[in-house]
Amino acid sequence: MEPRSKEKPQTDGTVGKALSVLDQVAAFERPVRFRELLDASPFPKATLYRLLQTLTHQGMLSFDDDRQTYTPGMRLVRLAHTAWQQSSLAPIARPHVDNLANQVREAVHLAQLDHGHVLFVDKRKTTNVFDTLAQTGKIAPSYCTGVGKAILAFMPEDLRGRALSQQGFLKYTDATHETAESLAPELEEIRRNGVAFDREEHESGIISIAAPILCRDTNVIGAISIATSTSRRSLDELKTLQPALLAAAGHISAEAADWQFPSYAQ
Amino acid sequence: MEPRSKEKPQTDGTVGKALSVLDQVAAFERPVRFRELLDASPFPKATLYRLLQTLTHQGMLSFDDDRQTYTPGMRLVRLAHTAWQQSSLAPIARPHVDNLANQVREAVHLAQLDHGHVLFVDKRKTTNVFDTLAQTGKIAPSYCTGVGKAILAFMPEDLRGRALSQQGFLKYTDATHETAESLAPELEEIRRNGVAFDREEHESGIISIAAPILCRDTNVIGAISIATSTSRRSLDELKTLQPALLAAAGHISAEAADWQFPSYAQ
DNA sequence: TAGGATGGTTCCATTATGTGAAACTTAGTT
DNA sequence: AACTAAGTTTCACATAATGGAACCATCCTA
Repeated sequence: MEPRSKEKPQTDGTVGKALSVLDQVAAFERPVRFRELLDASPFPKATLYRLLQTLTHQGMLSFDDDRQTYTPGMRLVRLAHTAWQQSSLAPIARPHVDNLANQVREAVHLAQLDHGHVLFVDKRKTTNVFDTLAQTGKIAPSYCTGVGKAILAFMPEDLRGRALSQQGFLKYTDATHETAESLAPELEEIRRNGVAFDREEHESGIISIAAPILCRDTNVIGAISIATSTSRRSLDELKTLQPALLAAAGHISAEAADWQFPSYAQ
Repeated sequence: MEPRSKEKPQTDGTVGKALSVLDQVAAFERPVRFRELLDASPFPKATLYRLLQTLTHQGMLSFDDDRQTYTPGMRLVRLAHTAWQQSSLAPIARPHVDNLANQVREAVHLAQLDHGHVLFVDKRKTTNVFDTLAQTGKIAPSYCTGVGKAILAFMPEDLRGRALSQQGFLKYTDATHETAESLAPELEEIRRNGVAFDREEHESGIISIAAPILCRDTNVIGAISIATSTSRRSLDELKTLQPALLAAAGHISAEAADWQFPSYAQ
């Protein structure tokens, strides 16, 4: 589904391999058999087998003896809370996200950047009539999402260049940007306006308005967006929510002032 | 120590070491410097350094250049979330936990077993006047907690034996069981009654009533408890909440019917 | 500003660890 | 029984991890 399949050049060391296997298992989002993993794995049978053994032994994976399937293990679950609590904006932003969601009665997304992709770290769904692809813990491309563009626009030049070079520029919909060049003027505009719009660029029928979350007015550390479906609201209507969005972003920024400078992970 | 008849050599591979470093960083629950880690690490300087480099490079840790500190990385946040979503009872149980908490107006804990210990995977705090040690993502001994005993009681014989052998039987309070033998009759009683009580065995002043969450009436996959302080409620009062507790446990069980059989991780 | 801590980074010879083709062992079909 | 595919183990080999020591860069303090 996602263009995550590009490549895995990151083969540094055994640890790297093991982690890529971990990712692979997690990506299935369901119990997975050895063979399924093997078929999609760059590693030879024996190697994959040993890596799985190690990870299972370490509690990062758990193996179901009866069904012979692997799933993420309890040790990861244990790490989950600390990681979340410590390294995401979510705990800080939570009340403001809640607040905004109640105020505007639309879906609210909170995201951060991870290896050039957008990582949704929190989400509020206020209605059940539609749902977006954005799910907490999921990643999405940054060049065609509101939050992604908001972050890109406010990143320092050099990092933005690197992030852009990591984009796949797949054409999800008619509105999707296909090159970094076509995106550039829009990023410029976003910088001027302080907000980014997703005009059905990732999912047709889904639009959003997004604002960057800045740390001490200089570094983007994430973005927050209000997303809705075209059947509920128009882009112009979304624009009217801009003040509320910016207020929320501002509050989060203020509280995140002593947030550690983000490394934008690679 | 334990009678290590045919036990694993704690040090399995580079991956194991890397993961232990990951745990160590996470355990700090705050940005941590190299030196702090080194001081508490079994690894020599150069080795620890390299492991940290690898993990950082892999996105499992993130390094703050300015402050020279390590924190859990975005990749871990991402993985952790899928693990949580997929391998914990939390997402299934959430509405029922909410419900129970609102109903009884006391703290509600949801836990699973991990290497003989209790792992709290969710929690509701309804009051601020007291707080328990139980925190989401944290582990606690199983021999002296309500949820722990509820799980132990309903585990198959052999697994229970193994789990019990992993208990430290530290005497946290006057009421704490000190041996597997003194615990046995109580487990028997728990099996008869369907609920377990924590009579200030882990923390003095904290009591709880816990029920196992069974998968298709046979396998325990976790436990749910109502915890309170002795200053708020008596054990007898807690008993009156038993129906509500069992109802919640029942609902969760029903929804988890197709939950994969847990391996109780070792 | 020289002297000396201390935290952090790199080198590199040594060897432990991981590697993967192939052989082997189930478990499932026809 | 004969066949097939999944899963597991073996083992000679090569790579990748190891860690002591040297090195670098700050920040003190005299």
